[in-house]
Amino acid sequence: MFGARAEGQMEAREALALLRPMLEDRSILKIGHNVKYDTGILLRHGIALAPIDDTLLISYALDGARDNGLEKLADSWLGLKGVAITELIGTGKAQKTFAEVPLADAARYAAEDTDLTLRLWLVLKPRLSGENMTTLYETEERPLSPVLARMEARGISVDRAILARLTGDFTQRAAALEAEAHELAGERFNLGSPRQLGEILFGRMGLPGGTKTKTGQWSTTASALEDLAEKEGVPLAKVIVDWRQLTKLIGTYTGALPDYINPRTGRVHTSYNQHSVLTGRLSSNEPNLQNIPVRTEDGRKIRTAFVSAPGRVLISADYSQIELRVLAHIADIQALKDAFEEGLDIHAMTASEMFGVPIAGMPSEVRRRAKAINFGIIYGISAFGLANQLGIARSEAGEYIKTYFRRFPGIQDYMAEQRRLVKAQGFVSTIFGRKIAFPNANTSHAAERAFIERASINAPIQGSAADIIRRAMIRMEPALETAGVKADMLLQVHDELIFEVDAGAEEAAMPVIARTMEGAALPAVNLTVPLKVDAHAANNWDEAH
DNA sequence: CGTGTCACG
DNA sequence: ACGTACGTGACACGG
Repeated sequence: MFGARAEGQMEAREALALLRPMLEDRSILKIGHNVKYDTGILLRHGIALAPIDDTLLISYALDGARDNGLEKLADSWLGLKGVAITELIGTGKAQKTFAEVPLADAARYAAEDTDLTLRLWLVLKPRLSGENMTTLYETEERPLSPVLARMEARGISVDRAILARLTGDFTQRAAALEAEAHELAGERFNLGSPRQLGEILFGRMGLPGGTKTKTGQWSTTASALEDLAEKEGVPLAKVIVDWRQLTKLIGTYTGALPDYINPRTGRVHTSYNQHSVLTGRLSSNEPNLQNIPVRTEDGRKIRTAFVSAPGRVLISADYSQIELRVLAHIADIQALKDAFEEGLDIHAMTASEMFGVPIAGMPSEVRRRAKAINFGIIYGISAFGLANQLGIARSEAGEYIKTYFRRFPGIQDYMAEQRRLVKAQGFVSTIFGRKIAFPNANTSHAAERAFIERASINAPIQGSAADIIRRAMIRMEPALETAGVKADMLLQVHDELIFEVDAGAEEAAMPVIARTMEGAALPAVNLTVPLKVDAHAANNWDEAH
């Protein structure tokens, strides 16, 4: 609330000077709803707010990723139907600053926001201890919020000139592909319209093998188009795939990112959402910096535009195979744990165990299949999904799964246990006690139930890994400080942290970062498998990764 | 504003 | 007989 006022008021400086002693006095009880917002604004005015109770995060710890907005919670917990305080200031992109709304509206908003937050806190706070969620909230949610606020405030430097050059290159190539597509199709059409494309391929050209989406449209996904290109020798299909990739890169990245460069800081500042993912992961938006391309050569070029400030370098530190390690721990699979202990290539080891092929000289296709199976296990495997992924028959995929379960019976036990738990209690848990709710676990709708079963197999794995990196982030600043290393944490991408340090400090920083990440489960959980972090330094994200 | 598609872990 | 690989966010299309 103070933050919002400070942002909008002409006399913000004086107001903040008055408020500062109170804001910084730890003996005064302070609470808020979506505190990261206020923390961020106060940060811009040089006021560091200690971690304080946040009814948004309390609600997330208790009830997960539902609508945890103040108005919705006021309705659910205070019985205040139809409270609509945000209409006074707008929401999202239409949100106004306090300077733009009449004083009476601002005052009413401030009063209602404050009143509702306090009343909500009085209801929600006791539920934490009642439901054994105090530790999770106090060790993972509340302290992470100011860490994220600082990362958002720091932003990352993005090189406009590199993006402009890439936009030019991609645009030229896309234009050439578009002309080629019109030539091959024998007519001009909008390549960006899946409906028009499907009609041309499966309607007018009468190509076989088309499948329909749930709304009856022809499906034109990349995998469908690649099938057409390979099995039917349709050159148009490949052209479309390439055109789509280039226009995707332009539209979402090279063309769009410059608009996010803040004119005051010259950097790009994402926002992290701490309460929107049901497994406990973060999400990133405006812009999303958790889905910057990496898998293709052209895509990777975009990462070269994420650069260190002059005189500084970027460090990327990422957990190696964290989800498979977490699975090995939770399901207690000795063979997997041994493999990680010995530093083996885990996919090759899986292939070797399943197919009896020695790791030395293993054909890449054999390893590729084992890798797909390992991913499938994490996702709550189905023969259909695995068959789809590998382009093999469902029966063959089913055989692979049977073989895998025979070799690693503990995995099957783990899966059965999560299915049982979700039906018995309506939630499953991470190793740190985060609950992931599935209220419809006992639905009579078979497909939905199967979906929930797969999700509840995945959730403890994905969620425990998310908990681990959150714990690492919370400890990172004190750890660096203790070690006497100045390093700024900028980004989180699920299993990776990106830092900026003064050139020359990287060799000191990297071991501190890696050891902090590797030890992040302790002391709450003593993992029975080692965590491994790889760290690299360079002047841009592509080379650091 | 829902749908399809595709970028990431 | 179902109808699916887990979790997100952004963009273009087209009603």
